[in-house]
Amino acid sequence: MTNYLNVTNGTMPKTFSPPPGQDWSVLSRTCPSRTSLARIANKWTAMVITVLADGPQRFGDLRTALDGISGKVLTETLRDLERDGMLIRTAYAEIPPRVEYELTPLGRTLIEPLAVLVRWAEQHIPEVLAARDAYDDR
Amino acid sequence: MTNYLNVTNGTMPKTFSPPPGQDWSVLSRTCPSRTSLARIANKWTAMVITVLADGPQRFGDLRTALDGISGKVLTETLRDLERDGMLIRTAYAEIPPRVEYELTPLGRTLIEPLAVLVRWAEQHIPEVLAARDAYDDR
DNA sequence: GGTAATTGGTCACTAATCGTAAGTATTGGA
DNA sequence: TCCAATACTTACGATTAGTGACCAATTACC
Repeated sequence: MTNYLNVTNGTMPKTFSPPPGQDWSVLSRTCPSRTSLARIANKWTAMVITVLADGPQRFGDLRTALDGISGKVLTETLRDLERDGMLIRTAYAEIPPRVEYELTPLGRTLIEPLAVLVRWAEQHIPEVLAARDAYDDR
Repeated sequence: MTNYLNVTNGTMPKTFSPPPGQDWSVLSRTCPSRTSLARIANKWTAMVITVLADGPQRFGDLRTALDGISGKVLTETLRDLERDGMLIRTAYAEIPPRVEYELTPLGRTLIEPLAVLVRWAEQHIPEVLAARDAYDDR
């Protein structure tokens, strides 16, 4: 198996460039990729991006589609994704306000990887539930 | 684009079986798959599973490999993954104690999906950092 | 004219989760 | 005797998630 993670690399320079001959690794505490991993490996991120895969959506649409998310958390999630270049926020100067969110090309590269996780969660419910019951019974 | 998420499905019965003719959806607040998604779409889960992809590892090995994780958080992450059937914990009755963690077949099905996320984070550092700088500058 | 509805938020607050630093148990070895 | 080693616990503080109230500005309705 390919060693994507450079498991043997324990140190990291203070400046933000990879060590010579090595790539960044999320396993290094100070690597910027760890922040990115934390952002994309996140349930709300996965849900937002998968919903936005169908095209631009308004704030209220997202809030309805994501059944149970609070306005505050949705706002924060969207702002973080916008900041990291994964979506664009477009506010129209209308009353009542209208704001649309749309994936960028960078954001679209996450659709399929995150859809895989979503499908995994949906398809392995019986196995996970069974394992959980077995664990709790002992 | 395939509608993996049954976006139109807003309701969910109290009993835990899918509505007739429909599959579970992580978008439904009460769907068990949402709990699973929260577990697997998680930075520590992604890192633990990707490290365990190389074979069984001891607690201390994982802690070293995951540079920066605390013992408590590693313990909790491992216990949750064990409970959901993704890894097996084997404790040897020795002094000092030795405990090994190994992926189950179910856990191994997550290696590749999570490795994709890890690679995404590592490969898109420049784009993300640039987007972040641009956002913060306006 | 007065009042409610609409939309995309913000604010203050509480609850839950994450993370840190220290401690525990056991035994072999200096 | 005291320390090292290992895999946790526990107590605590910090960060994050979630809730409910409120807001601005216009249109629709009575």
